[in-house]
Amino acid sequence: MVTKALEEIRRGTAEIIDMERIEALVRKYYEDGTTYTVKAGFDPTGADLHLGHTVLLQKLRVFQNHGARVQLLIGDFTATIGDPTGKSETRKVLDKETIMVNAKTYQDQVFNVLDPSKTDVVFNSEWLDVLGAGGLVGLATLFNVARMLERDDFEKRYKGGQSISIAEFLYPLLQGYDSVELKSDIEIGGTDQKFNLLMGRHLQRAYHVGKEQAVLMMPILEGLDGVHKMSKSLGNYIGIAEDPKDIYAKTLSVSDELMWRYYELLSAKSLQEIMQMKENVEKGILHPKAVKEGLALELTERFYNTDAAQEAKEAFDNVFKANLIPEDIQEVAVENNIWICKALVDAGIEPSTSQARRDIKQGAVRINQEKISDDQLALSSGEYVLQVGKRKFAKVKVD
RNA sequence: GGUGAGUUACUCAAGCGGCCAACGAGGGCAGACUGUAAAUCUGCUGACUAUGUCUUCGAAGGUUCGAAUCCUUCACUCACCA
Repeated sequence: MVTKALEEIRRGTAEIIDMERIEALVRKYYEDGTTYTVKAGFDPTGADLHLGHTVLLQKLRVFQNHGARVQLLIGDFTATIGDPTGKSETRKVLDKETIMVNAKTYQDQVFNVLDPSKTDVVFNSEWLDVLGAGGLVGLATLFNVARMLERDDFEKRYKGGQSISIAEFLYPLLQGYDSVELKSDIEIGGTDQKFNLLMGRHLQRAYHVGKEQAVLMMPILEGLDGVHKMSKSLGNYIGIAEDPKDIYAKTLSVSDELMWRYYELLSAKSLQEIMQMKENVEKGILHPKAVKEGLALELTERFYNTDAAQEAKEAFDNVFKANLIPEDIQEVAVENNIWICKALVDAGIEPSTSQARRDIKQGAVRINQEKISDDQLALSSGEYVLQVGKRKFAKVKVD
């Protein structure tokens, strides 16, 4: 049992520091039921969770299945600073109100994956608000600038002559201090968080907490573009609260290469199964498209249910395989004799009449499936289905 | 505090008095090819019923027939010195 648990814990991880400790904690749980704590911090900067977050959440869930209480830390205080990780420039500071709203939506979504009965939601403003200047200075004495500058992103910015605010220096310290307050046994995060995670260990030692947290890092999930990390600000994400159809369609649009990565980090399928599929695809027995459909179905199903996933698949196939028009497109009423470009803008599928003209010229616009080339066209009364490119549709009703 | 360099579209980055709605690259959108994949090729990429007009090159003023380009002030960024 313990061996199996550890195997599950190890799956897909990028790096584990102090695996012995994790092993001991799990073993103890299976011996006498003693639980332990796993901390994971979330910065409530963007309101919606996406698949990138679920990589961590799923790992937390695995821990919960093996005796862990999860300390879900909402970094409401630290969000006012902004995590400098991976940023090449000073981050914008959020106001408290937005942060609280975001934090609330986070919690609503998190329990799609986590077991609420084994989760403690904590806010770090609870102790950081009262830390005070004295406490902060005390904390700051425990680390020095040279080591802080060792951090990759700081170093780059420093050498590249870009600004680093003092507040950003404080960020890792404060995140580490959270681990002191929470007395976490284990903390998990993305590989980009390594520095911050290790800070937790460092500070737990400095404050004599009596233990040093083990650290487990998950790889960063690439976004839809396959290059940058999945993030809301880059717009290359699949949100878990998105419409089933969107989850399905977006998953299907990732490249074949990236698909394997998603399988490894997101699928519940065993690694052996995945390897088998990969082999079959290479041999030409299995079509990559079919494999990708499987992934899209699995993901859609996870956040909704089997029926919704099937429905999403059917809707997708109708539109793109059979070239049918989607059923649930929005309908807009417009005045008679409307200029086609204006109609496209009103229907919300073109941003401007200028853009509409260009697209018409390029043959990207269709009315009732028919390609048009006249950008001076006026619509007389009736109902039309307008289409721009492959995926933007609107129905307009002309009086 | 002093000295110097800089701030151009989504990002990077040219332009240094008219030929500038602004080179180039990336990104994005669209077309061809496909599996709405990737790769590749091509076109487009400020707005406006448009061979024209309007608004854009950190902000505000000024010089000029004419300014992204010159001058003044302000804001911000960076470097070196203190």
